[in-house]
Amino acid sequence: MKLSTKGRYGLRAIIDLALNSENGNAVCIQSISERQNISESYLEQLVRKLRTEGLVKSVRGAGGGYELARPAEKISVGDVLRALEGSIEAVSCGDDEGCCDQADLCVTRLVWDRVNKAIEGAVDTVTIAQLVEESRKKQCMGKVDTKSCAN
Amino acid sequence: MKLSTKGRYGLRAIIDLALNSENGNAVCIQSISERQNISESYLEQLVRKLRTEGLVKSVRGAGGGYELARPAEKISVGDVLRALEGSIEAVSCGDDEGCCDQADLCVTRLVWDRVNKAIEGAVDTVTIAQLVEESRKKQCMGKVDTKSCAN
DNA sequence: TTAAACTTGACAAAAATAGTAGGATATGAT
DNA sequence: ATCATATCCTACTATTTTTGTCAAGTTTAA
Repeated sequence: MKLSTKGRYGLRAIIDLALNSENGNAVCIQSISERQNISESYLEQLVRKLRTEGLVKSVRGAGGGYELARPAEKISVGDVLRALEGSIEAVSCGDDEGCCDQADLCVTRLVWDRVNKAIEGAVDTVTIAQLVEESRKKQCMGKVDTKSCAN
Repeated sequence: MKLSTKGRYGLRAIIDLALNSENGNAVCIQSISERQNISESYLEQLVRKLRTEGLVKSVRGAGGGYELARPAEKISVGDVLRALEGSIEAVSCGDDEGCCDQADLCVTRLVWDRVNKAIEGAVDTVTIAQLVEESRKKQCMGKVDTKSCAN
């Protein structure tokens, strides 16, 4: 059970975005790509998804780029991961398509619900703003070289 | 981020095993396979892993099968998932091989640690014994047909 | 001795992941 | 105007992981 690079890179990207667009300017893919050492093409794919999910907005044309669609305090890590991964559930016991007809008799479901809730609790209570602040304190992202970080 | 069938089937298998081996008799793969609707070959692979990880023990020869290596109260869901999935971490920020040289400067790590701890907390506090008891109450596994359940 | 059951290793189809490539479109600056 | 810069979009591909299957062997109770 591993979070894919979509979620891992995407979180780094949006933190980078928040850190570097404070004075109202849009941040372009290329600059994020260089700071975070993620290929432009792939990053584009991820940021585009963040846009269609309403987390960032784009400014087209020369001098354009991306900026947060709403204040960093209003964007949780869960929002970002769900936008990129589709769902962050470890096991989906969907009510659809006859899966789990015996739902009320299934004990493993008790476990999966528990796990899913634990994960959601963990990611929904951390905002991008908190991470940006933490990052400032540590002078990490966008300042120190993070090329060696795989996550 | 999805738990694979290894973990999902494996948990069902070990619960089935616990349910059906109470009177000291070993439970054979074939019977689990039939009750849980998982192919014998695949199940064999999973149960073998559970054995090498010390969660179940095998009884060879005719009339043999598998039984729990220790009381169901002493086996947590986390034990089972770790045995089968290797690691249940959503993101591994291993200290190995130069990954995360900037570990102390990396803010995303704060998130991943949080998520990993949440997951572990969820799976390590539920035992197979609890699920077996719950199952008895619901008369679910091993009694009611669970073929339709994908998890 | 024989059949039931475990043991092991090799193999393979299918799905998901992790990207690439290339062109179209929009827009600010010269 | 047109050019440079940037987003936007579709399609494609290589790699890895998942999800099994298969066949040949070993062990042991009856």
